[in-house]
Amino acid sequence: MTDEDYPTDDPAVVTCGLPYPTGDLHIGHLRTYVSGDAFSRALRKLGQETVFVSGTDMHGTPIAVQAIEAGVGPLDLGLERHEQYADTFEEFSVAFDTYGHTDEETNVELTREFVGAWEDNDHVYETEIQVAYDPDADQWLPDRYVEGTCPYCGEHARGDECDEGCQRHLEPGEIEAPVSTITGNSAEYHERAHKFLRLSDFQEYLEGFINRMEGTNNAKNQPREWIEGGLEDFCITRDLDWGIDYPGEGGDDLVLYVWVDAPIEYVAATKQYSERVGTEEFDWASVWKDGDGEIIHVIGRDIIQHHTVFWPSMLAGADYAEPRAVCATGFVNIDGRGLSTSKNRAIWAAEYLDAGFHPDLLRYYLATASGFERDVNFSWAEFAQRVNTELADAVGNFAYRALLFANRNFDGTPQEVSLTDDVETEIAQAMDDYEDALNEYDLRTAGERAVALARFGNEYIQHNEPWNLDSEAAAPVMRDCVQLVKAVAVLLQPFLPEKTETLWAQLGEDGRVSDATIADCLQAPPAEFGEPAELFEKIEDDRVTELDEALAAKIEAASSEDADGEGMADETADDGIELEPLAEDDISFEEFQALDLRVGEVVEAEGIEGADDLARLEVDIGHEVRQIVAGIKQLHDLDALPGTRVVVVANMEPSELFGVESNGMVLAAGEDADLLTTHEDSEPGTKVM
RNA sequence: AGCGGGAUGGGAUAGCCAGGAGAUUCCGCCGGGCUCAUAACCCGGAGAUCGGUAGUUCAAAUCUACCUCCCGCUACCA
Repeated sequence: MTDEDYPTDDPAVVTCGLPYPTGDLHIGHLRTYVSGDAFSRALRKLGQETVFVSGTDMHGTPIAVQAIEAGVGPLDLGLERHEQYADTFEEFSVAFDTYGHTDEETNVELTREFVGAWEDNDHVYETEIQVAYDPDADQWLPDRYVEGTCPYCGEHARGDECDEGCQRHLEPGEIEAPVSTITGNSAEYHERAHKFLRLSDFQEYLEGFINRMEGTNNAKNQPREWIEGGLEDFCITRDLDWGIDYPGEGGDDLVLYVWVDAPIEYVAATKQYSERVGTEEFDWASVWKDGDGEIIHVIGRDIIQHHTVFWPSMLAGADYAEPRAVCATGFVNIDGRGLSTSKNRAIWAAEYLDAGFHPDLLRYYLATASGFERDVNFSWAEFAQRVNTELADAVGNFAYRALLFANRNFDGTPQEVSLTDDVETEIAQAMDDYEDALNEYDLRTAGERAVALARFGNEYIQHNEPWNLDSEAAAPVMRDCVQLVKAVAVLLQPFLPEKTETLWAQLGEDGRVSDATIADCLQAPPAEFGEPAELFEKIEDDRVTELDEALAAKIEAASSEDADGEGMADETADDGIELEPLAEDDISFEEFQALDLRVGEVVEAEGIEGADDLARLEVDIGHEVRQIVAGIKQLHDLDALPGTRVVVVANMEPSELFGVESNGMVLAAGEDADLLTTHEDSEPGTKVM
């Protein structure tokens, strides 16, 4: 690795985070893959030798669980999606040099080598932990094989995360009341030996690494809290059939955690590329082992820690080279709200293509809508506007009018005139800016600069009015214009690989614009070319309305299918607060009576130190004064509370919050915790019916 | 609450890290021009005291402190 500007003398390896094959790809995924693809193509434009790789992440419990549900083997399920992803990438011109998967032999071998190296370097230890076990199925229950209650929030939780409640990551053994997802029976916790990678060995290394790593700000800053706060060791094994066996003794029923073999696929895919083209042509080991290369990871911002903490440690522990940059793309929102696959608030890759739009249009939108790491909003209206004004009006129209005029009047590029100094300077400036932007990992600016050159072209042709000049006077103007078109084609190629290939052909160029480098921007265009065709079609307003309606309809359809009221925090601008849906299940009077509701009077209220929301209340409920913790610290003036009548659930089971015991629950409405009270003079302790 | 990331004309963005003429670009809007071109393109104009407050400085969008509001991650609203 170097810290020199791109292009460097060593090859670059650009990777994209591995897609996990649990569902279809949507525009959120595409943003990352398109960005990685455009960036790697752009590096090549600068003359940097670049290899672009990724693969499907085949292992792990979610796939194993899904496979059981679907009644197929995990490998078959994974492979089916793997093919599907490969096809989708091809459709969107996301052109990996190798797109492999983690169950291939190359990855399996390399993964074992990594683990072996960690053991040789004494970074691995074994310890006993509590693991869920299904006695009926006679099977261990890692991650998603077990469901139960989250020990932190009490919500239903699946395996390694509390996905319905507090979203917290759960370590093995933490989940309460564990139930096997295989048999539905209660699970037991048994002691079990597992392997850990000692991350604390890499503490100092990571502190240095995070300061020299390049890429987006979110990737450079987010891991600091973890690294500087001290690292917990990383459990690298699971009790599972589906995965890569832990090498060595006793490895028959322990497999490696999916996050071990997944990033190693970056190396494996590079190695496969090397084997395909020959190590003379490209040597994977010199990049990954000797460090003679620039490793650049393009990922979604949800897996920053994995790439800036776990992965560099894994590499360092096996004496591999470290990444030069981690670029984490932001998320894609739809119409200003978060994308949600469960609510079908998403644009699926297939859906976009079915709508009949060229893949390049979406590529351009996603790669240049905003800075790399910033979240991007997608709406059909915005999409149409950018396609119309930037691609059709600026780029397409300039290319078309310039080439058409040149073709009609000169049969191509006017000869025996040379490029004007001003235009040459303008193009050279664009090339410089483009290169600078890429060195900042700034695709947006690079793309914008190319479009700006097309705008310059429009101004230039307009000012010079070649249509009002005789042939001799028009020749230099058109010579300049054709050159500008060529430069635009070259610079935009990473974003619009197919459209610019078409334009390249219109220019009469023999080869492919994908093989052109930035220097070709100033090389003379062919003397002859035919009549051009329009590159981009505009998207009409009616079409946008239609697409918006279709999108709204499918979101509506999905929400009426499962009205579980999730995500009620969304705000609506027009009619105030969104109400939670009414409960569907009736309860009996007896069930209601199980609640012992009482009138209480607050006698004392104080904030709990260190907690923002929690307050400790002393509430008189007739028989006694109870200590109750309530999350109202910021929502009420605590000093004014004493004397206030409230309604209390008196038979709530005791709980400890922030070290303070709570013996009941104070009823309050909504997010503002509007306290329930009485309107007459009911004495404390009066039963509420 | 802690840690990150934001808050710049109607919308979207740049500049701020290396403080200096009331601020970039795109879209939208108003007026004009032109016709080679996809009713495109070109020119001109209106419009922001750069989230708030207080500082540092001859000078702050740009530095410092505090605060408010959004978005992530982490975390205690029983």
